[in-house]
Amino acid sequence: MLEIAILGVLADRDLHGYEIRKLLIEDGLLMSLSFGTLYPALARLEKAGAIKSFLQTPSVASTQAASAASSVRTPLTGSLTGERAAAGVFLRPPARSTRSKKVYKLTDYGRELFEKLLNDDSEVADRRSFDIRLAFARHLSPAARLKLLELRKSHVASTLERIEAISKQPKRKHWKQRYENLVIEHDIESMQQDLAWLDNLIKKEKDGSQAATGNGQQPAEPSRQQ
Amino acid sequence: MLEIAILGVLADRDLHGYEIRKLLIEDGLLMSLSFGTLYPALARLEKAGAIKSFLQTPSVASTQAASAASSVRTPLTGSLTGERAAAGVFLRPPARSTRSKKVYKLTDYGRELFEKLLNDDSEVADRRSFDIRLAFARHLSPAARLKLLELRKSHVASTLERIEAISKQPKRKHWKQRYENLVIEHDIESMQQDLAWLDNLIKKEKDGSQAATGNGQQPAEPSRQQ
DNA sequence: GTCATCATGTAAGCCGTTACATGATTGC
DNA sequence: GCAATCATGTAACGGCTTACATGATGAC
Repeated sequence: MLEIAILGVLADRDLHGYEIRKLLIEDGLLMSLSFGTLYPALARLEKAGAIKSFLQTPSVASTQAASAASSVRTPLTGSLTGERAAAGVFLRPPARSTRSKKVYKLTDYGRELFEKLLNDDSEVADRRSFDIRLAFARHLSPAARLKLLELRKSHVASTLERIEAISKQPKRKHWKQRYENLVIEHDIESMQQDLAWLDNLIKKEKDGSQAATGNGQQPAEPSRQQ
Repeated sequence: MLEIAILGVLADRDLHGYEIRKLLIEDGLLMSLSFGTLYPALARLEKAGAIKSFLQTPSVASTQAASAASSVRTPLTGSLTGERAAAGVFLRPPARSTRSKKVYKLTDYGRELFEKLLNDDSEVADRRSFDIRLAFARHLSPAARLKLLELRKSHVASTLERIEAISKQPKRKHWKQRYENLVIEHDIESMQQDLAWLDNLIKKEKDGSQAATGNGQQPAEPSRQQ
Protein backbone atom coordinates (compact mmCIF):
# COMPACT_ATOMS: atom_id res chain seq x y z
CA MET A 1 0.00 0.00 0.00
CA LEU A 2 2.79 2.33 0.94
CA GLU A 3 4.63 0.94 -2.05
CA ILE A 4 1.96 2.09 -4.46
CA ALA A 5 1.91 5.52 -2.91
CA ILE A 6 5.67 5.87 -3.21
CA LEU A 7 5.80 4.59 -6.76
CA GLY A 8 2.86 6.80 -7.57
CA VAL A 9 4.47 10.04 -6.52
CA LEU A 10 7.76 9.04 -8.11
CA ALA A 11 5.93 8.40 -11.35
CA ASP A 12 5.49 12.15 -11.68
CA ARG A 13 8.90 13.30 -10.57
CA ASP A 14 12.09 12.37 -8.77
CA LEU A 15 12.03 12.98 -5.06
CA HIS A 16 14.02 12.24 -1.96
CA GLY A 17 12.56 10.51 1.08
CA TYR A 18 11.76 13.53 3.12
CA GLU A 19 9.96 15.12 0.20
CA ILE A 20 8.00 11.97 -0.53
CA ARG A 21 6.66 11.96 2.98
CA LYS A 22 5.80 15.62 2.87
CA LEU A 23 3.98 15.27 -0.40
CA LEU A 24 2.06 12.19 0.63
CA ILE A 25 0.90 13.85 3.81
CA GLU A 26 0.32 17.37 2.57
CA ASP A 27 -1.64 16.17 -0.39
CA GLY A 28 -3.88 14.18 1.88
CA LEU A 29 -3.02 10.81 0.44
CA LEU A 30 -1.79 9.50 3.76
CA MET A 31 -2.88 10.71 7.13
CA SER A 32 0.54 10.00 8.55
CA LEU A 33 3.76 8.33 7.57
CA SER A 34 6.70 7.85 9.87
CA PHE A 35 10.28 7.78 8.72
CA GLY A 36 10.59 4.42 10.35
CA THR A 37 8.15 3.14 7.75
CA LEU A 38 9.23 5.20 4.81
CA TYR A 39 12.97 4.68 4.71
CA PRO A 40 12.92 0.91 5.03
CA ALA A 41 10.24 0.86 2.35
CA LEU A 42 12.45 2.89 0.04
CA ALA A 43 15.33 0.54 0.78
CA ARG A 44 13.15 -2.44 -0.07
CA LEU A 45 11.97 -0.89 -3.30
CA GLU A 46 15.51 -0.06 -4.31
CA LYS A 47 16.70 -3.53 -3.48
CA ALA A 48 13.89 -4.87 -5.62
CA GLY A 49 15.04 -2.65 -8.46
CA ALA A 50 11.89 -0.58 -8.66
CA ILE A 51 13.59 2.66 -7.79
CA LYS A 52 17.14 3.88 -7.93
CA SER A 53 18.74 6.50 -5.75
CA PHE A 54 21.41 8.99 -6.51
CA LEU A 55 23.00 11.45 -4.20
CA GLN A 56 22.15 14.99 -4.90
CA THR A 57 24.63 17.60 -3.88
CA PRO A 58 24.34 21.13 -5.21
CA SER A 59 26.84 20.74 -8.03
CA VAL A 60 27.18 17.02 -8.57
CA ALA A 61 24.36 15.83 -10.73
CA SER A 62 23.14 12.49 -11.88
CA THR A 63 26.14 11.17 -13.79
CA GLN A 64 28.05 10.50 -10.63
CA ALA A 65 24.84 9.55 -9.02
CA ALA A 66 24.86 6.12 -10.58
CA SER A 67 28.10 5.19 -8.90
CA ALA A 68 26.91 6.37 -5.54
CA ALA A 69 23.88 4.20 -5.75
CA SER A 70 25.82 1.01 -6.25
CA SER A 71 27.67 0.85 -2.97
CA VAL A 72 25.66 -0.27 0.00
CA ARG A 73 26.79 2.67 1.97
CA THR A 74 29.04 5.17 0.35
CA PRO A 75 31.51 6.91 2.56
CA LEU A 76 30.15 10.34 1.96
CA THR A 77 33.02 12.02 3.69
CA GLY A 78 36.03 13.98 2.46
CA SER A 79 35.81 14.87 -1.19
CA LEU A 80 32.07 15.16 -1.13
CA THR A 81 32.01 17.71 1.61
CA GLY A 82 34.72 19.54 -0.25
CA GLU A 83 32.68 19.68 -3.42
CA ARG A 84 29.72 20.83 -1.53
CA ALA A 85 31.64 23.69 0.03
CA ALA A 86 32.79 24.79 -3.39
CA ALA A 87 29.39 24.34 -4.97
CA GLY A 88 27.62 26.23 -2.29
CA VAL A 89 29.42 29.31 -3.38
CA PHE A 90 28.36 29.17 -7.02
CA LEU A 91 25.02 27.53 -7.25
CA ARG A 92 22.83 28.19 -4.31
CA PRO A 93 20.45 25.58 -5.70
CA PRO A 94 17.09 24.33 -4.42
CA ALA A 95 16.92 27.39 -2.25
CA ARG A 96 17.73 25.37 0.80
CA SER A 97 20.03 22.77 2.25
CA THR A 98 23.28 21.82 0.61
CA ARG A 99 23.16 18.60 2.48
CA SER A 100 23.38 15.47 0.41
CA LYS A 101 20.05 13.87 -0.24
CA LYS A 102 19.19 10.60 -1.80
CA VAL A 103 16.96 11.38 -4.70
CA TYR A 104 14.92 8.46 -5.95
CA LYS A 105 13.98 7.80 -9.51
CA LEU A 106 11.52 5.26 -10.83
CA THR A 107 13.16 2.58 -12.96
CA ASP A 108 11.50 0.90 -15.90
CA TYR A 109 10.82 -2.05 -13.70
CA GLY A 110 9.37 0.30 -11.11
CA ARG A 111 6.95 1.66 -13.65
CA GLU A 112 5.93 -1.88 -14.49
CA LEU A 113 5.52 -2.72 -10.86
CA PHE A 114 3.46 0.39 -10.26
CA GLU A 115 1.10 -0.56 -13.03
CA LYS A 116 0.91 -4.09 -11.77
CA LEU A 117 0.09 -3.02 -8.22
CA LEU A 118 -2.38 -0.46 -9.44
CA ASN A 119 -4.16 -3.12 -11.46
CA ASP A 120 -4.04 -5.73 -8.75
CA ASP A 121 -7.58 -5.93 -7.51
CA SER A 122 -6.92 -8.16 -4.54
CA GLU A 123 -7.01 -5.33 -2.07
CA VAL A 124 -10.30 -3.54 -2.67
CA ALA A 125 -11.38 -4.63 0.77
CA ASP A 126 -9.32 -2.06 2.58
CA ARG A 127 -10.55 1.48 2.18
CA ARG A 128 -7.12 2.97 2.59
CA SER A 129 -5.72 0.79 -0.16
CA PHE A 130 -8.62 1.50 -2.40
CA ASP A 131 -8.36 5.23 -1.84
CA ILE A 132 -4.72 5.30 -2.77
CA ARG A 133 -5.32 3.32 -5.90
CA LEU A 134 -8.16 5.58 -6.88
CA ALA A 135 -6.01 8.63 -6.23
CA PHE A 136 -3.63 7.36 -8.87
CA ALA A 137 -6.38 6.22 -11.20
CA ARG A 138 -5.29 8.59 -13.94
CA HIS A 139 -2.52 6.07 -14.57
CA LEU A 140 -5.11 3.41 -15.30
CA SER A 141 -7.00 2.71 -18.47
CA PRO A 142 -10.67 3.69 -18.38
CA ALA A 143 -11.58 0.04 -18.33
CA ALA A 144 -9.31 -0.72 -15.39
CA ARG A 145 -10.64 2.30 -13.56
CA LEU A 146 -14.18 1.15 -14.02
CA LYS A 147 -13.26 -2.32 -12.85
CA LEU A 148 -11.65 -0.88 -9.73
CA LEU A 149 -14.77 1.07 -8.90
CA GLU A 150 -17.11 -1.79 -9.62
CA LEU A 151 -15.09 -4.16 -7.50
CA ARG A 152 -15.02 -1.77 -4.62
CA LYS A 153 -18.71 -1.25 -4.99
CA SER A 154 -19.48 -4.92 -4.88
CA HIS A 155 -17.27 -5.32 -1.85
CA VAL A 156 -18.95 -2.51 0.05
CA ALA A 157 -22.35 -3.75 -1.03
CA SER A 158 -21.75 -7.23 0.29
CA THR A 159 -20.34 -5.95 3.55
CA LEU A 160 -23.35 -3.74 3.89
CA GLU A 161 -25.65 -6.67 3.34
CA ARG A 162 -23.83 -8.66 5.94
CA ILE A 163 -24.14 -5.92 8.50
CA GLU A 164 -27.73 -5.24 7.67
CA ALA A 165 -28.41 -8.90 8.28
CA ILE A 166 -26.78 -8.58 11.67
CA SER A 167 -28.78 -5.51 12.55
CA LYS A 168 -31.96 -7.37 11.70
CA GLN A 169 -31.20 -10.35 13.88
CA PRO A 170 -34.23 -11.09 16.04
CA LYS A 171 -32.25 -10.73 19.25
CA ARG A 172 -31.44 -7.17 18.27
CA LYS A 173 -35.13 -6.29 18.33
CA HIS A 174 -35.22 -5.77 22.04
CA TRP A 175 -31.79 -4.13 22.06
CA LYS A 176 -32.93 -1.03 20.27
CA GLN A 177 -31.48 1.23 22.88
CA ARG A 178 -28.14 -0.45 23.23
CA TYR A 179 -24.97 1.24 22.20
CA GLU A 180 -23.97 -1.73 20.10
CA ASN A 181 -26.80 -0.80 17.81
CA LEU A 182 -25.75 2.80 17.45
CA VAL A 183 -22.40 1.65 16.15
CA ILE A 184 -23.92 -0.74 13.68
CA GLU A 185 -26.46 1.73 12.44
CA HIS A 186 -23.69 4.21 11.92
CA ASP A 187 -21.68 1.64 9.99
CA ILE A 188 -24.67 1.05 7.79
CA GLU A 189 -25.13 4.75 7.10
CA SER A 190 -21.47 5.14 6.25
CA MET A 191 -21.56 2.29 3.82
CA GLN A 192 -24.71 3.56 2.18
CA GLN A 193 -23.00 6.86 1.63
CA ASP A 194 -19.95 5.12 0.22
CA LEU A 195 -22.13 3.17 -2.10
CA ALA A 196 -23.90 6.26 -3.36
CA TRP A 197 -20.56 7.93 -3.94
CA LEU A 198 -19.29 4.93 -5.84
CA ASP A 199 -22.41 4.75 -7.94
CA ASN A 200 -21.98 8.35 -8.85
CA LEU A 201 -18.35 7.86 -9.82
CA ILE A 202 -19.18 4.82 -11.86
CA LYS A 203 -21.82 6.71 -13.72
CA LYS A 204 -19.48 9.57 -14.48
CA GLU A 205 -16.79 7.15 -15.48
CA LYS A 206 -19.11 5.43 -17.92
CA ASP A 207 -20.21 8.72 -19.42
CA GLY A 208 -16.63 9.90 -19.78
CA SER A 209 -15.55 6.65 -21.28
CA GLN A 210 -18.37 6.75 -23.77
CA ALA A 211 -17.58 10.29 -24.74
CA ALA A 212 -13.98 9.36 -25.23
CA THR A 213 -14.59 6.39 -27.44
CA GLY A 214 -17.21 8.47 -29.19
CA ASN A 215 -15.08 11.39 -30.20
CA GLY A 216 -11.58 10.09 -30.31
CA GLN A 217 -10.28 11.97 -27.30
CA GLN A 218 -7.98 9.98 -25.10
CA PRO A 219 -8.49 10.42 -21.40
CA ALA A 220 -6.35 7.38 -20.80
CA GLU A 221 -3.01 7.27 -19.14
CA PRO A 222 -0.05 9.28 -20.36
CA SER A 223 -1.92 12.48 -20.99
CA ARG A 224 -1.35 13.69 -17.45
CA GLN A 225 2.38 13.78 -17.12
CA GLN A 226 3.77 17.19 -16.47
CA MET B 1 -8.47 -2.93 21.31
CA LEU B 2 -9.04 -6.64 21.04
CA GLU B 3 -8.54 -6.73 24.80
CA ILE B 4 -11.44 -4.39 25.43
CA ALA B 5 -13.67 -6.41 23.17
CA ILE B 6 -12.78 -9.64 24.94
CA LEU B 7 -13.18 -8.21 28.41
CA GLY B 8 -16.40 -6.59 27.29
CA VAL B 9 -18.11 -9.76 26.18
CA LEU B 10 -16.80 -11.62 29.22
CA ALA B 11 -18.29 -8.90 31.42
CA ASP B 12 -21.70 -10.23 30.52
CA ARG B 13 -21.00 -13.94 30.70
CA ASP B 14 -18.37 -16.63 30.76
CA LEU B 15 -17.33 -17.88 27.37
CA HIS B 16 -14.69 -20.01 25.72
CA GLY B 17 -12.45 -18.78 22.96
CA TYR B 18 -14.39 -20.10 20.04
CA GLU B 19 -17.58 -18.58 21.38
CA ILE B 20 -15.93 -15.24 22.00
CA ARG B 21 -14.90 -15.04 18.40
CA LYS B 22 -18.30 -16.05 17.17
CA LEU B 23 -20.03 -13.48 19.32
CA LEU B 24 -17.68 -10.67 18.44
CA ILE B 25 -18.12 -11.34 14.73
CA GLU B 26 -21.78 -12.24 14.65
CA ASP B 27 -22.71 -9.22 16.70
CA GLY B 28 -20.86 -6.99 14.29
CA LEU B 29 -18.35 -5.70 16.79
CA LEU B 30 -15.43 -6.98 14.79
CA MET B 31 -15.39 -7.56 11.07
CA SER B 32 -13.02 -10.47 11.51
CA LEU B 33 -10.93 -12.10 14.16
CA SER B 34 -8.52 -14.92 13.55
CA PHE B 35 -7.70 -17.60 16.06
CA GLY B 36 -4.10 -16.67 15.68
CA THR B 37 -4.98 -13.34 17.26
CA LEU B 38 -7.58 -14.47 19.70
CA TYR B 39 -5.89 -17.32 21.51
CA PRO B 40 -2.62 -15.55 22.21
CA ALA B 41 -4.64 -12.56 23.40
CA LEU B 42 -6.56 -14.77 25.80
CA ALA B 43 -3.29 -16.25 27.03
CA ARG B 44 -1.91 -12.76 27.62
CA LEU B 45 -4.99 -11.66 29.48
CA GLU B 46 -4.89 -14.74 31.66
CA LYS B 47 -1.22 -14.29 32.39
CA ALA B 48 -1.98 -10.72 33.38
CA GLY B 49 -4.65 -11.99 35.73
CA ALA B 50 -7.55 -10.30 34.00
CA ILE B 51 -9.31 -13.51 33.11
CA LYS B 52 -9.15 -17.01 34.41
CA SER B 53 -9.88 -20.20 32.55
CA PHE B 54 -11.31 -23.43 33.71
CA LEU B 55 -11.83 -26.54 31.72
CA GLN B 56 -15.38 -27.42 31.01
CA THR B 57 -16.15 -31.04 30.29
CA PRO B 58 -19.69 -32.34 30.27
CA SER B 59 -19.60 -34.03 33.64
CA VAL B 60 -16.20 -33.44 35.10
CA ALA B 61 -16.14 -29.83 36.05
CA SER B 62 -13.78 -27.42 37.59
CA THR B 63 -12.18 -29.11 40.50
CA GLN B 64 -9.59 -30.18 37.99
CA ALA B 65 -10.02 -26.93 36.22
CA ALA B 66 -8.32 -24.98 38.94
CA SER B 67 -5.20 -27.05 38.53
CA ALA B 68 -5.38 -26.76 34.77
CA ALA B 69 -5.35 -23.02 35.04
CA SER B 70 -2.06 -23.30 36.87
CA SER B 71 -2.35 -19.78 38.20
CA VAL B 72 0.54 -17.52 37.49
CA ARG B 73 -1.45 -15.16 39.58
CA THR B 74 -4.17 -15.06 42.17
CA PRO B 75 -5.62 -18.37 43.15
CA LEU B 76 -9.25 -17.52 42.86
CA THR B 77 -11.91 -18.66 45.25
CA GLY B 78 -12.33 -22.33 45.67
CA SER B 79 -15.95 -21.89 46.46
CA LEU B 80 -16.59 -20.42 43.08
CA THR B 81 -15.19 -23.38 41.25
CA GLY B 82 -17.20 -25.60 43.50
CA GLU B 83 -20.39 -23.98 42.42
CA ARG B 84 -19.41 -24.50 38.82
CA ALA B 85 -18.86 -28.17 39.40
CA ALA B 86 -22.29 -28.54 40.79
CA ALA B 87 -23.79 -26.55 37.96
CA GLY B 88 -22.09 -28.68 35.36
CA VAL B 89 -23.67 -31.81 36.64
CA PHE B 90 -27.20 -30.55 36.82
CA LEU B 91 -27.44 -28.19 33.95
CA ARG B 92 -26.48 -30.23 30.91
CA PRO B 93 -24.48 -27.33 29.66
CA PRO B 94 -24.36 -25.81 26.20
CA ALA B 95 -26.18 -28.60 24.44
CA ARG B 96 -23.25 -29.53 22.27
CA SER B 97 -19.80 -30.98 22.29
CA THR B 98 -18.46 -33.03 25.12
CA ARG B 99 -15.03 -31.90 24.23
CA SER B 100 -13.16 -30.02 26.89
CA LYS B 101 -13.20 -26.29 26.43
CA LYS B 102 -11.45 -23.58 28.27
CA VAL B 103 -14.11 -21.33 29.61
CA TYR B 104 -12.91 -17.90 30.56
CA LYS B 105 -14.20 -15.81 33.40
CA LEU B 106 -13.49 -12.20 34.17
CA THR B 107 -11.60 -11.73 37.44
CA ASP B 108 -12.04 -8.75 39.73
CA TYR B 109 -8.85 -7.37 38.32
CA GLY B 110 -10.21 -7.97 34.85
CA ARG B 111 -13.28 -5.94 35.64
CA GLU B 112 -11.04 -3.16 36.88
CA LEU B 113 -8.91 -3.37 33.76
CA PHE B 114 -11.98 -3.30 31.55
CA GLU B 115 -13.18 -0.15 33.21
CA LYS B 116 -9.77 1.40 32.96
CA LEU B 117 -9.43 0.61 29.26
CA LEU B 118 -12.95 1.77 28.60
CA ASN B 119 -12.20 5.07 30.29
CA ASP B 120 -8.82 5.52 28.67
CA ASP B 121 -9.38 8.25 26.15
CA SER B 122 -6.03 7.99 24.45
CA GLU B 123 -7.38 6.06 21.53
CA VAL B 124 -10.26 8.11 20.18
CA ALA B 125 -8.28 8.63 17.02
CA ASP B 126 -8.93 5.19 15.66
CA ARG B 127 -12.49 4.61 14.55
CA ARG B 128 -12.35 0.91 15.27
CA SER B 129 -11.22 1.52 18.82
CA PHE B 130 -13.78 4.20 19.33
CA ASP B 131 -16.56 2.04 17.97
CA ILE B 132 -15.74 -0.79 20.30
CA ARG B 133 -15.64 1.47 23.29
CA LEU B 134 -18.92 3.04 22.31
CA ALA B 135 -20.45 -0.37 21.87
CA PHE B 136 -19.69 -1.08 25.52
CA ALA B 137 -20.68 2.39 26.65
CA ARG B 138 -23.45 1.08 28.86
CA HIS B 139 -20.67 0.14 31.25
CA LEU B 140 -19.63 3.77 31.48
CA SER B 141 -21.05 6.54 33.61
CA PRO B 142 -23.10 9.13 31.72
CA ALA B 143 -20.30 11.63 32.26
CA ALA B 144 -17.65 9.29 30.87
CA ARG B 145 -19.88 8.48 27.93
CA LEU B 146 -20.32 12.12 27.12
CA LYS B 147 -16.60 12.69 27.41
CA LEU B 148 -15.93 9.83 25.02
CA LEU B 149 -18.30 11.28 22.46
CA GLU B 150 -17.00 14.83 22.85
CA LEU B 151 -13.42 13.70 22.49
CA ARG B 152 -14.20 11.73 19.40
CA LYS B 153 -16.07 14.68 18.00
CA SER B 154 -13.19 17.04 18.56
CA HIS B 155 -10.82 14.59 16.95
CA VAL B 156 -12.96 14.15 13.87
CA ALA B 157 -13.56 17.88 13.70
CA SER B 158 -9.88 18.72 13.73
CA THR B 159 -9.10 16.05 11.16
CA LEU B 160 -11.85 17.42 9.00
CA GLU B 161 -10.42 20.91 9.27
CA ARG B 162 -7.03 19.64 8.31
CA ILE B 163 -8.34 17.91 5.25
CA GLU B 164 -10.51 20.81 4.26
CA ALA B 165 -7.43 22.98 4.40
CA ILE B 166 -5.70 20.57 2.07
CA SER B 167 -8.58 20.55 -0.35
CA LYS B 168 -8.49 24.32 -0.47
CA GLN B 169 -4.80 24.54 -1.27
CA PRO B 170 -4.32 26.86 -4.23
CA LYS B 171 -2.54 24.18 -6.23
CA ARG B 172 -5.65 22.06 -5.97
CA LYS B 173 -7.63 24.67 -7.85
CA HIS B 174 -6.53 23.50 -11.24
CA TRP B 175 -6.70 19.87 -10.22
CA LYS B 176 -10.45 19.80 -10.00
CA GLN B 177 -10.69 16.82 -12.25
CA ARG B 178 -7.99 14.76 -10.65
CA TYR B 179 -8.77 11.57 -8.87
CA GLU B 180 -6.83 12.71 -5.82
CA ASN B 181 -9.59 15.23 -5.28
CA LEU B 182 -12.36 12.71 -5.49
CA VAL B 183 -10.81 10.81 -2.64
CA ILE B 184 -10.40 13.87 -0.50
CA GLU B 185 -13.88 15.13 -1.17
CA HIS B 186 -15.20 11.76 -0.19
CA ASP B 187 -13.18 11.83 3.02
CA ILE B 188 -14.66 15.19 3.81
CA GLU B 189 -18.19 13.98 3.25
CA SER B 190 -17.61 10.96 5.42
CA MET B 191 -16.29 13.05 8.24
CA GLN B 192 -19.13 15.49 8.00
CA GLN B 193 -21.53 12.62 8.33
CA ASP B 194 -19.61 11.26 11.30
CA LEU B 195 -19.72 14.65 12.90
CA ALA B 196 -23.45 14.97 12.44
CA TRP B 197 -23.93 11.52 13.92
CA LEU B 198 -21.78 12.41 16.90
CA ASP B 199 -23.62 15.67 17.44
CA ASN B 200 -26.87 13.83 17.46
CA LEU B 201 -25.61 11.28 19.96
CA ILE B 202 -24.20 13.97 22.18
CA LYS B 203 -27.49 15.80 22.17
CA LYS B 204 -29.39 12.67 23.08
CA GLU B 205 -26.88 11.85 25.74
CA LYS B 206 -27.24 15.28 27.28
CA ASP B 207 -31.01 15.08 27.25
CA GLY B 208 -30.95 11.73 28.92
CA SER B 209 -28.46 12.89 31.48
CA GLN B 210 -30.46 16.03 32.17
CA ALA B 211 -33.66 14.13 32.59
CA ALA B 212 -31.91 11.94 35.09
CA THR B 213 -30.55 14.73 37.24
CA GLY B 214 -33.82 16.56 36.80
CA ASN B 215 -36.26 13.98 38.03
CA GLY B 216 -34.26 11.53 40.01
CA GLN B 217 -34.34 8.72 37.49
CA GLN B 218 -31.07 6.98 36.97
CA PRO B 219 -30.27 6.22 33.38
CA ALA B 220 -26.71 5.55 34.39
CA GLU B 221 -25.56 2.09 33.69
CA PRO B 222 -28.19 -0.53 34.10
CA SER B 223 -31.14 1.42 32.72
CA ARG B 224 -30.04 0.99 29.13
CA GLN B 225 -30.34 -2.71 29.01
CA GLN B 226 -33.09 -4.07 26.84
C1' DG C 1 23.29 30.39 20.49
C1' DT C 2 19.41 28.08 20.17
C1' DC C 3 15.33 26.35 18.11
C1' DA C 4 12.81 24.64 14.11
C1' DT C 5 13.26 22.26 10.06
C1' DC C 6 15.67 19.42 6.91
C1' DA C 7 17.49 14.84 6.25
C1' DT C 8 18.54 9.73 6.86
C1' DG C 9 18.48 6.03 9.10
C1' DT C 10 18.13 1.74 13.04
C1' DA C 11 15.84 -1.01 16.78
C1' DA C 12 12.25 -2.63 19.41
C1' DG C 13 7.84 -3.69 19.67
C1' DC C 14 2.60 -4.01 18.86
C1' DC C 15 -1.00 -5.77 16.52
C1' DG C 16 -2.65 -8.35 13.37
C1' DT C 17 -2.67 -11.89 9.51
C1' DT C 18 -2.26 -16.55 7.10
C1' DA C 19 -0.86 -21.06 7.21
C1' DC C 20 0.00 -25.03 9.68
C1' DA C 21 -0.93 -28.87 13.15
C1' DT C 22 -4.35 -31.55 15.63
C1' DG C 23 -8.21 -33.68 16.77
C1' DA C 24 -13.33 -34.47 18.40
C1' DT C 25 -18.27 -34.37 17.21
C1' DT C 26 -22.43 -33.79 14.35
C1' DG C 27 -25.27 -34.23 10.46
C1' DC C 28 -26.17 -36.28 6.24
C1' DG D 1 -17.89 -42.70 5.65
C1' DC D 2 -17.27 -37.84 4.87
C1' DA D 3 -17.74 -33.05 5.17
C1' DA D 4 -18.73 -29.27 8.16
C1' DT D 5 -18.19 -27.29 12.36
C1' DC D 6 -16.34 -27.17 16.88
C1' DA D 7 -12.15 -26.32 19.43
C1' DT D 8 -7.27 -24.98 20.66
C1' DG D 9 -3.23 -23.77 19.64
C1' DT D 10 1.87 -22.44 17.20
C1' DA D 11 5.00 -20.23 13.68
C1' DA D 12 6.22 -17.09 10.47
C1' DC D 13 5.69 -13.02 8.76
C1' DG D 14 3.82 -8.13 7.35
C1' DG D 15 3.10 -3.45 8.19
C1' DC D 16 3.18 0.16 10.94
C1' DT D 17 4.56 2.91 15.19
C1' DT D 18 7.61 5.06 18.64
C1' DA D 19 11.93 6.04 20.27
C1' DC D 20 16.58 6.53 19.47
C1' DA D 21 20.93 8.21 17.03
C1' DT D 22 23.00 11.69 14.16
C1' DG D 23 23.88 15.69 12.13
C1' DA D 24 23.49 20.00 8.88
C1' DT D 25 21.27 24.45 7.97
C1' DG D 26 18.34 28.55 8.46
C1' DA D 27 15.93 31.98 11.09
C1' DC D 28 15.71 34.95 14.88
